[in-house]
Amino acid sequence: ENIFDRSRMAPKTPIKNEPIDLSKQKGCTPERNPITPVKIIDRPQPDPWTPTANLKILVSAASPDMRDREKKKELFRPIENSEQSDTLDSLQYDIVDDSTVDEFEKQRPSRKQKSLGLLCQKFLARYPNYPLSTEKTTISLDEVASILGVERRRIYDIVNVLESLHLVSRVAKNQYCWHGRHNLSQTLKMLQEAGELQYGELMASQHKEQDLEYKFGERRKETIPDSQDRPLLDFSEPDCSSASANSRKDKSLRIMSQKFVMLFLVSKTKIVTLDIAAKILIEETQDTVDHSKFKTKVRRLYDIANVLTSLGLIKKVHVTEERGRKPAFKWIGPVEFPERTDELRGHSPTSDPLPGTQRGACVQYQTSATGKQRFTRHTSFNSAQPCEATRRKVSSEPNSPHQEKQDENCSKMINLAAVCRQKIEEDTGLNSAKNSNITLPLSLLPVPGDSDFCVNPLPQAVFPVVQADVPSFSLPIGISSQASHPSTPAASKTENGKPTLVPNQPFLCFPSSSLFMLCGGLQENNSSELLPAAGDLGNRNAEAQAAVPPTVCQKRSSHKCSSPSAPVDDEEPAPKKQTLEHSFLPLSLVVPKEPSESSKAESSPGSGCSAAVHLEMDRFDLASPVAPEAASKESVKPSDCQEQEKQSQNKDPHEPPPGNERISKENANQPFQPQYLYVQPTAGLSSFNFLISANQAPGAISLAANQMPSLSVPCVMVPSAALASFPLVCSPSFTSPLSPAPDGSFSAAASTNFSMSSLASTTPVLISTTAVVTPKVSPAPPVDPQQPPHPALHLSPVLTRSCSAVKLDSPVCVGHPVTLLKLQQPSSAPLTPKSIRPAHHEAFFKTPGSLEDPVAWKKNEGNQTRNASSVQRRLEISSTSPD
DNA sequence: CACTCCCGCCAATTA
DNA sequence: TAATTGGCGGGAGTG
Repeated sequence: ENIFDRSRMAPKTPIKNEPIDLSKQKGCTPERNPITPVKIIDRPQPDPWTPTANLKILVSAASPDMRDREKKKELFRPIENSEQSDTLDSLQYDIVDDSTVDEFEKQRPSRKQKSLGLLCQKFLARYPNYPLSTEKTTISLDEVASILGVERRRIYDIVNVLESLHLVSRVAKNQYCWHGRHNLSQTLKMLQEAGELQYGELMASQHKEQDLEYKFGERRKETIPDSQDRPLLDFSEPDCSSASANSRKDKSLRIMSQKFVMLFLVSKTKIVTLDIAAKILIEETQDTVDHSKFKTKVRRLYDIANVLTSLGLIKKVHVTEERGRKPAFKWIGPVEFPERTDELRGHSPTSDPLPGTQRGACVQYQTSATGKQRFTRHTSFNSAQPCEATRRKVSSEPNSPHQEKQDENCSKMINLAAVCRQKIEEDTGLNSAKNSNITLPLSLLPVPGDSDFCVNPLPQAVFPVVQADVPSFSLPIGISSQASHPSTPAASKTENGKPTLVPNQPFLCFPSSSLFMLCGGLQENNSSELLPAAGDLGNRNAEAQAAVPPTVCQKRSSHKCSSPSAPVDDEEPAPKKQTLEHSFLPLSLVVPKEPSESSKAESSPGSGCSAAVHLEMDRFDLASPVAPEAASKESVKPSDCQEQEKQSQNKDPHEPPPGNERISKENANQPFQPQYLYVQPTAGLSSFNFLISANQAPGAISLAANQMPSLSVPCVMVPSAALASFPLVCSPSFTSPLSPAPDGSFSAAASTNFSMSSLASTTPVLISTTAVVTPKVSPAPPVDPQQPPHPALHLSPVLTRSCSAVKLDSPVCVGHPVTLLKLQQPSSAPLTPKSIRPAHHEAFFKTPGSLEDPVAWKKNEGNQTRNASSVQRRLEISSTSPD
């Protein structure tokens, strides 16, 4: 069609048509003869599908026009006719065409032919529904836009919706990665769970609601102001930082899309009318429900609906209510999500032996959580995808365990409405305004990203560490616990084994450099205590803050915590920078930004993964889960890792890993949890960064008791490059947080703790490089400016020194929910200097690339530092080379 | 006239 | 500063 237009247009009014692009030109030179093509095209466009070939041709043909078009636009327009010589040049062709075309011209494309739905079909036709995992398909926006003959803006509409379902993920600027529908059921499941939580509750409670519904409907607007909204989905984006996050409008289309899908999944009838959906989705605005707003929302819903229709997930129907017939859409996609889903939350089937704890915890969590909380999680959905790093994503929460059905039927919508209301009410309370961040998180989890990512599992792992039962992972646990809800389960599943696991994997590896992470862990058990708290965001914040001292909150908090209200702490500024970014993540890890280099290095070795990993991580933010999945998927390697993990996990595996994601979320939710510190490396210095979690300590405080598990380890590390010298630090548990304190002690303690106690208690550990440490220490605080450093952190200073002596093992990190890493200690002896061996372990952790050689790390080091920040969002793909 | 929703301006973000 | 993203709403096509 477009083509036609163009052709036609070109001559005459060039304008519209194509505007765009020119850019694409891919091949075309202006010169080429263009023209003719038109005809070819002419066919009616029957299917959208027709292959691109035609399109391309057209495009090419058009392209010249396009270019001209600008000129023409202006010029011609007036002239309109073309003939004029003026622009001959450009015209030439056109003219010619015109003649030819003229007739055609007439045909107009008809609005329908240009519909977003059709365009989306064309778009989808270009990619396989179930691409091989191995292949990654990257989508270039410019290219697609030109091929399809539309403006880029339209592509964004499509991609944003697809991204919300994880069919694609953003990899870098202008580049998206096609994942296909492999993860679709998982994503839907997540959305369903998230939807149930959010909406479900409400609904459940009120079932009835029809009444409400009606009311709702009637009033719709009025009532609702929704103040808030919870975010249904929200995604919090991670990155965004908390801070701004809200503001960013961005997400809206993505978020709205997720919410919209949630409504279908939650509703019994599977039919959602546009107006109800619009009302529900409006929330954001708090009140203000202007009519105009409503209108706008509806417009957007049509956009989304067109894409979903193209995906075959919904179809248009009309519901006639008393009042009349209203446009509505019916869900025709899958309703049940087998697989993994279940597990997610719940039980983990497989694996988790212990999970009980975790799980249990999780569950509880969930429960509680569900209720209200939403945490924001940052995870991203996207995360799932590996690729990206994008920011975007959100995650949702999952959870919901069962679903029951709620009721009835039809009314679901109604219910929804009711729910909404409730929520609103609630929200109001809850949220504060900002929340935005908060929102929910849906996380996605697992998505694996397919190939993109790579997680790395640790390969070798060693984790040895702890043997303790506590597994190192504990961390994750902690996390997990939090996470619990949804995530956990998921994790577990994954864990189970299989490869799947991978995805879940708890760990992440980072490449070197810069990363760090931390997690807070917390107890596994649910820490009920905590958790509860967590539940409320608000609480969280408060609590978190309180509990945690400053540290905690900081960055991470930002996301989460902050979201609620206080985000503040977070870093404000900092965040931006790299660290921040990471920070936000809740737990997970952070990735360095830049990995590029490092990553590369890493990647190579490791596998390509590393890079990917990073990315993933980023994206996920912590969501780790995702990453893991991704990894898994990808995975080949993963498997190994997985295994390893498993082993390691065994101990704790459960939770963490998979769950992690969720956990993370939870964490997020919960305020406490995560606290991390981040240490940045200085630039040059070190290579490491770390994060520490404050939480834990706090946790310890809080959690500690309960918690248990141990696992929790909070920390992670990463080495940066070089390994060599890294100091590490650990904090002992914190029971006394302080303890760590001083240097001297520090070391000792540290070491000791390290392994054990820390784990057990959850102490946070820190590791850093020396350099880092030192400096950082102080600095660290800076990171969070606001808060004072936490005790644990405090350590650092001390550590520093000591650290130096010591080396950590590897720097690995773990993420969040992740994973942890182990550190190893060389343990105990912290001090020992380098002698320790660092190497291997390190490698381990390292990540991919690193694995291989240390050297690389070193290299990276330098780089690493620098990179960091940027990363987040976009990654480039550099890394993974391997792939 | 109501329903759809294309189109593209332009602000927010990024690079 | 330039480019990329994406919110948003006017207003046109359809029935």
